[in-house]
This record gives sequence, structure tokens and C-alpha cells, in this order.
Amino acid sequence: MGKFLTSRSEDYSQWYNELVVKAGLAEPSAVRGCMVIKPYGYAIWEKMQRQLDTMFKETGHVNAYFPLLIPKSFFSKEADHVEGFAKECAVVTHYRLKNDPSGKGLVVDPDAKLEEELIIRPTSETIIWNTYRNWIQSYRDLPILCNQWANVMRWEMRTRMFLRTAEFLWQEGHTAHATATEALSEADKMINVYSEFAEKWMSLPVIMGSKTESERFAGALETYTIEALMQDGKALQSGTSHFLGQNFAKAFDVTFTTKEGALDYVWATSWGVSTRLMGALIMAHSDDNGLVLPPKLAPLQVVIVPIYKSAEALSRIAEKVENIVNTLKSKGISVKFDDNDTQKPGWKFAEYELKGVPVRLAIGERDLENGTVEIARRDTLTKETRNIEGVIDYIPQLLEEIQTNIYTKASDFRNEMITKVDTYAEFKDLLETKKGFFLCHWDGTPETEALVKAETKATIRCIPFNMGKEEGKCMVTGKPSKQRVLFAKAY
RNA sequence: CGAGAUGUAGCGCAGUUGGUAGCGCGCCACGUUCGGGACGUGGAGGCCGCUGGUUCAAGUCCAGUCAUCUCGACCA
Repeated sequence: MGKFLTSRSEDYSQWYNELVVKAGLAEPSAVRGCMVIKPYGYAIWEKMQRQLDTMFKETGHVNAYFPLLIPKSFFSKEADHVEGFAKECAVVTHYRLKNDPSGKGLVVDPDAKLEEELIIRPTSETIIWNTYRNWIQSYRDLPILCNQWANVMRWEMRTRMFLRTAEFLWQEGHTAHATATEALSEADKMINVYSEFAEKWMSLPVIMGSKTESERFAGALETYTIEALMQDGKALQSGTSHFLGQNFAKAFDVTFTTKEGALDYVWATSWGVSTRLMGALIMAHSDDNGLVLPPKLAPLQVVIVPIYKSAEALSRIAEKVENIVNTLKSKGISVKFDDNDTQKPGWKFAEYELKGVPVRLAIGERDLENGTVEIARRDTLTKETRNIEGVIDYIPQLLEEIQTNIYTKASDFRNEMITKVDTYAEFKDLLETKKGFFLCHWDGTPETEALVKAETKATIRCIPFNMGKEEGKCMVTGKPSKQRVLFAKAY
């Protein structure tokens, strides 16, 4: 156990990094702060993408694509937005290289300086709103419900694979509406889409809520979030949906004529999830043997490992297995019969566990005689021997059970890690000893929020939607509070 | 940008008071194995981050430099 990985309890960061690399998900790249997403990691991301995309289409959205480079002047138009992103932008200043006059390699050609610098998008609000201006004249042009799948770049000081990289992949939805109510309901709709995706597909329980003013997106009037809990007791913001009001419409002068003939600014939302979800998936479910993938997102759902001594035995096993493989495939389950002769069974068992394959079948000569097969579950690491006849019907049902079980496990852990706390002293203590989420009363001021952050590093993750109202007193100042808010240390 | 640490084989590391470059994993070949990362024997693989200095002699000492990591600051 844990022979090939650092144990989670020893050093969580090291365990995470090793797991990402050894499971073949990603690796650090030559460029500072960037990573290479390897085929296996990308295969998982593709499954996420496909499902999210389906859900976006079902809620009436369409895909489009906007440019990578944004003129610097666009950025300065929305004041909060500038402040939020200016410090982490990569900037294109030149468009040409030339041979170094001294004969050593290439240099930037000083003659090829751009008149206006171009920003590599850290997010696309500005360029999209500059475009929307031309698309919108009348209420008949609304709503616009666009999404784009893209890469963005934020020059972060400190990076971590999948959780915070300089360049990352994501989707960003940008919508324009005639009324505030409609825009708000769009923002609300999309955070619910994310929540459903996290819970049903990633088996990841999340807490939905609003961000406080100081944690809000730069330029938003309201930010909704889904917050998940990782196994080390830290929170991870896993998706956001913003109500942007008329801020961007005003900054980019996007107006429309209403039904009544008046001129008004349009109302906006934006929402996004990124490859950070991969980090969430890894940190929420994995164990010391490696990844644990929910079947719905596993690139490979079932692997069959033959155990044999002779080529003749292998061909008898292959013959027996052929029908199982074909039938499962016809049911839409991804199956691999690993008859690779260069690795031994024990090696394969460990390898597929590391990669998180939900179900493993092992068939040896012993099974051929008995008409059985050994079925191993990744989530529980248990094995059972079953009659081979029933396997085809059993597997789909088992995959569903695993999907649910992974969710239940994560959910039980998460619930256990939510603590209601009423005094600041107890909060500080449990933050160090127990970790996890804390439901506390807060007086609603940014000052108190900042104080807690400075003293404990914990932040208000969200003001939960579904946790009920409850009168109380702020744990720090004792001032009145209408509802408990969710505190945690976060990634 | 502040504080600390580390650069030696593909990866992880050892290398004592300066004296012929080492170990584990991985890789290659052959044999025995194959129901939880097998074992044996043999083999390949090095600009000791880079530059300069001290010395008969530097992976080791000194100076400089570059890079990486950790902790701050930063962070949807």
C-alpha cells in the first residue's frame, strides 16, 4: 500500500504532485508555471467537456470563439476589472524577431514594436463586450447566450498543476439580457448546472452560495460559487457564475432599444469552469494507491487482465473474454482486454489502480475451469469471484453503484468536516486541528472578513444558498448576523 | 521582490579531513517466473548547473552567476 506514492497523510502536496505525474495526467513543462496535460489527463478533461457542453446546449447556449489577444485599451475601460487583472497579465509588445547582430541566436526586433500592446487574455469579458456592442441594437437581438472553450493566461506568482497554472483551459459563458431579472436568473441557472455536473458526474458534493463583496469577480455585482472540500480539509472553488449588472455594457457602450422605444444598457452574466476541476477530481477521491475516478468520467471503465503461463492458455482466455468485451462495448462501456505480454499481472493491477480504472476483471486458468471471474472495485479495493455468465449484466449495475458510492463517501467526509462554531477562539483552534468548513456568524463587514483572513488565513468561501436563515452574533465582533457563512482555508 | 534550501546517469539520491564517479529505481540481453508492481546473471548510460579563482590535484574549498523548489507577498 502506498509503495509507489508518498502517503497522503505524510505530505499532501507531494502526494498530489506525484499522483498527477505518475498516473500520467500531467507534468510540469519547460515554461514556468505551465504544465503539459498528457493524453490520459486530457481524456478525462474531454469527457468533462463533452458533458458540460451538452448541458450548456440543453440550457439554450451556443459556442463561439473570440481572439486570444486583447488590445490594452479595452482593459482600461472597466475600472474594477483593470484592478483585478492588471497585475497578472502577459503582454505582447513586438511582432518580429531577427538574428542577433553579434551572431548569437535571435533577438526581438526593436523596429517591430507594436503601437498598442496586446494582452494575452486572462478572461474574455472585454473583447467579447466590445464585440457584443455591434451585435446588439434592439431587444429583438437579446438574449445572447454564448459560450467559448478556450485557454487563458494569468501570470501567477505561485502555481500548482491543475489548481493554478499560468495557462489553463476553461469554458467561459458570456450572456447579454434585456433585464436585470433575466440576467440574475441566468447566473443562478448556470451555477446550478455546475453544481449538478459536480455532483452527478464528478461525484463531488459542493456547497452553492454567493461570494462576499471582497471575494467577488472583478467587475461583478454578484458572484455565485460552488465550493468543494478536498481530503486535506482545504476548500476549492470549483466553478463561478457572475451577475455583471450593466458594468460592462456601460464600459463598452452596449445599448439597445427596448420594446417601449427607450434606450437602455444591456444586463450581463459570465460563468466558467476550468481544468481546475481536474484538480478537484483528483484531490476529492484518490487514495494511497492512486486515482479513484467516478465511472462516468473514467476514460477506461473496465479492464480485463488475463493470468496465464502459456500462449495457449492466453488464447483460451482471449476466446472466453471476447464476448464480454463486445457486449459491454455495445452497452457503451469502455473496456480494455490487456493481453500485453511485456508486463505481469501484479504490475498491471497496480498500474490500473494508479490510473483509477473503476472495475478490473481478472481471468486465469483456474477461472476457466470453474467458469468464474474475479471482479475488483477500485473505490473499495475489494474483490469478489463471480460466475462468468452473469458478468455482462452485473457490470453496468456495478459501475452505477461505484458512481454513487464515491459520491456518498465524499459527501460523508464533507459533512463530517462542516463544523458550526460560535466563538472566534474555538474557530481558530479547530481551523488548525480539524480543518474543513466552518459555519459561523459574521457581521457582514469587509473589515471583519479581512481581520479573520489576516489572522487565520481562512476566508469566507460563500454565503450558502441552502443552509437556512438563523439569527446570531458575529463570532468576532458580537454584532448581529442574519445567517451563518461558510469559512475555510482555500486553494 | 523578501527569507531559506537545492543543482552529481532518464528519475530519486550518496559522495568523509581535497586524491581513479557511486547507490537505488528505470532501461537493454539471457534464463527461471507469472492469482498483487518477481528473481538471478551480465550490460549500456556522466561537461558533478555554468564561469572564474586557490592547489601538484577540485564533485568537494573560495567568489560570481544561472536555474529550480519551499515559505511569504500575490491569486475567480
